[in-house]
Amino acid sequence: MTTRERILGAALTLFAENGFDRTGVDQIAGCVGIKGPSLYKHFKGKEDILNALIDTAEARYEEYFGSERHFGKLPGSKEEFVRMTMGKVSFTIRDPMISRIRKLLVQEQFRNERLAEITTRHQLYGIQRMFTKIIEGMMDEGMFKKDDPALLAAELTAPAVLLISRADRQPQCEKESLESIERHIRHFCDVYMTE
Amino acid sequence: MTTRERILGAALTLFAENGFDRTGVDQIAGCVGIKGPSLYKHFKGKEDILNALIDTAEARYEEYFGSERHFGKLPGSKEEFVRMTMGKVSFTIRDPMISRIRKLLVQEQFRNERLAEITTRHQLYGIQRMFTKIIEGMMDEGMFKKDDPALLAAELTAPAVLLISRADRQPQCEKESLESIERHIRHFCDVYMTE
DNA sequence: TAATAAGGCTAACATACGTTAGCTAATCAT
DNA sequence: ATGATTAGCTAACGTATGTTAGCCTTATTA
Repeated sequence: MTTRERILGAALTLFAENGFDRTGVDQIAGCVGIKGPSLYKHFKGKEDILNALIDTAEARYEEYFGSERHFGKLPGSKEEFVRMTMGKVSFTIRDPMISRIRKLLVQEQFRNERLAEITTRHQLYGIQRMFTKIIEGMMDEGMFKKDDPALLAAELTAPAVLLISRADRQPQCEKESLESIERHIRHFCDVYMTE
Repeated sequence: MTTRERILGAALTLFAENGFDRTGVDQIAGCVGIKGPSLYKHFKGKEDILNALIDTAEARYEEYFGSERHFGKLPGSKEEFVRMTMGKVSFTIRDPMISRIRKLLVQEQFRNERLAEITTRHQLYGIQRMFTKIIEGMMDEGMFKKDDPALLAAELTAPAVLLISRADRQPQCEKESLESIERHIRHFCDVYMTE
């Protein structure tokens, strides 16, 4: 791993945990095993590190939600749908990089327009668009009652997003949050799926 | 209005807009028409101002969600339910104090345990508990199909909360967000209300 | 082999910012 | 009236922090 990448990794971790403003340049450098001023061989400044992080977050986002091949094949039953959805949720909560990006964005969303926009895309449209496709597909196969797939996706994902945020800030409630999410998903299936 | 209160008002506005760390003590004082060091006649330090703000936020919360008299009388029809709900949403978005507290919390939620907990209470349980009561009441009167009122409340409020957050960080999208919320609420009614 | 570039270091700077000390004017209770 | 408290001010301090300058070593390349 190049030094630049290790800097980005350390910065992401620290920014997510303590916020951009309360993370010192020396602190980031320390995690990488170099001194503060050496960072400036790799970045123009602290803000530049943040921007680079956001760039990679954008790339991550595109890679994950841009193509459809990551959706896997459509679930064939109610139980399978629950399992798949919970799988995505657990992954999203636990993947270190994704969870750090989430924490970073939520704290810095008011810093500038770009961050605001990206936060919206991640928090609101990312998962939702993904599930719109999935539900649409399952609707075509008659597994969901006819309805607006985008609306259903929103109703499926919104409570999950809130509970994931909650787990981010109160990790001791992760289990409880996951249970709430599963309860919600099952209820969602009972209401909107056929048979 | 006492100076202390004016300080709190200015601090809330600035913290909400720029975050705690990027708000200077002199800046707060300037808004009140005094000099930075004079703040220390009223508060022990900058952090103390934040804590006092959180205290009043807590009081606000209790006052608003603690008693049930603020719910008003139960809506008598689908249309009335939509109107009431949208009314509460618009109020929540536009009331300056509430919207500032929301922005403050969302930015500082990782600062300490107390802020994390309060953020959860505001973002997750506040409105939800309120609507649990309302839906429960309407269920008793046969206006909602029999179901778990808390789950329904979560499904009603979660998308709204996300869209309100979105309007907070992208005020230029307020109208669009409100429309999405109304669409969601109407869909919710179609699914869960009787007739 | 010589020259150059990369990437690390130390020293130092600039400055912004939270906070304290100490003075003064005004208000208020005795 | 007078002593005390309140609440403002200026000056100054201390420190943390982002950044720059300049040096040195190592690796690459002509």
